[in-house]
Amino acid sequence: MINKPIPEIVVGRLPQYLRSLQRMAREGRQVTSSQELGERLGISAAQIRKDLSQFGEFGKQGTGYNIPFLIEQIQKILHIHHDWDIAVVGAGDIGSAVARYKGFTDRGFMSGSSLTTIPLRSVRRWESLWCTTMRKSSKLSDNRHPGCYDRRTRLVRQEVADRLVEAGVKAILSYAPISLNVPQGVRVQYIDPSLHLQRMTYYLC
Amino acid sequence: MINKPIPEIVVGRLPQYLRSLQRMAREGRQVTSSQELGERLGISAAQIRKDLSQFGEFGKQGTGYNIPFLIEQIQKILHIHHDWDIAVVGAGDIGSAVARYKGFTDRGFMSGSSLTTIPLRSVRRWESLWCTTMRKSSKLSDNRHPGCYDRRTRLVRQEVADRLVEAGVKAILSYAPISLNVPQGVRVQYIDPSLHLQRMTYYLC
DNA sequence: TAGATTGTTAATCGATTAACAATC
DNA sequence: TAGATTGTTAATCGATTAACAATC
Repeated sequence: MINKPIPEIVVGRLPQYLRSLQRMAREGRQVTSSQELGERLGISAAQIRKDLSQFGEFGKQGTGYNIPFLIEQIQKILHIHHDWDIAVVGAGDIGSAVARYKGFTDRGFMSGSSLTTIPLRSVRRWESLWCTTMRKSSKLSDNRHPGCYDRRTRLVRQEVADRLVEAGVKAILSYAPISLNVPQGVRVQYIDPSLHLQRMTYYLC
Repeated sequence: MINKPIPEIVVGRLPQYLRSLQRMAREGRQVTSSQELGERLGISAAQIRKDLSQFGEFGKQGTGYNIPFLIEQIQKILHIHHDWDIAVVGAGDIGSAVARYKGFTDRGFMSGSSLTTIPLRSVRRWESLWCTTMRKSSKLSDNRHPGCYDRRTRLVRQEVADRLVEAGVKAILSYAPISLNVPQGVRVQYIDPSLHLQRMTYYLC
């Protein structure tokens, strides 16, 4: 029997579940149901149960889900039961804002000294970037660099990505409005506010 | 015969097509094909043709798509053939970075004076916010506020959203990690970097 | 026991792809 | 005409929902 891979769309919903559950926990709640969670998120209860059941049996019939327990389970599934290091590439407006962002705490990233900031000036001296990234990574928890951010012209950005990949970075979150080419096994996610806005203007007149 | 509404997922891809086309145009290209566009975006050619055909016939058999023409058409579909005003709510790290962001230019937003920045201090005096938003909006192009950004505690953020809705804002792009409740007819999109990162850590070990 | 809610199956719904006639 | 690529249809694939036995 072959284990089917979990659909990406399911994996993508887990962080949303987690965020809601963490808020409930902060509100002092102990248990919830697929129905309540669904209402908070605008997702059907059936879908939440289906999604969770792909990873195990986390609930109790008649009772629902224990919130702290489910949080822990989802954190393990997402591999964020320990913190990941982040290198923020670029120290301009966006890079600086991200580096100062408080929202990573308790969400699997950047506790204490695990944040590296690399100004673009030094990024452009390739060897130096390479060294910086590697050194930091072995100092902290080897090979862990889920996030990286960058802006600038297209060519530079692709080259930055190339160097990061060479340095062992396995996941890149890019704020730059271009599609990066990365080898198999490296993950990229994009954040482009214009794209979000344009998705909404369609419905406005 | 009833016009089926366009699936949201299709609308969501149009901005991606547009971004690629605009890059091609900047590279001096005149025509492209669904195949080339698909390769650039990692989307099948069939899907691109299917998506575009929902809105009209923009291509020529044997030739492909005229890039400037297709750009114009997609801009019209997305209602970004003219610029929209934006109010950036919050003048902290993120708000400031967004207000200085150069990436909105040529993408339908914030040309010249159409950007309003509202520091959170004044947002919290509700009447004052309400007045500010309305005044600015009538000064510029009435009732057009596709984007708005905000951070802070949960309650404040929901109240900010409420006031913006009252003031006639029809679309909100929120950088805050909470789900906003808005009435029917108001669009909300979210940007939460932690969610993107968590989506990737699942695949890392 | 009665009430509630899970995990799971089967049915439905929707999105993607393959294929090809039309035509530039 | 020959080659290429569209727009569209039908077939495939995958995701969501409804329903319910299991069980707390």
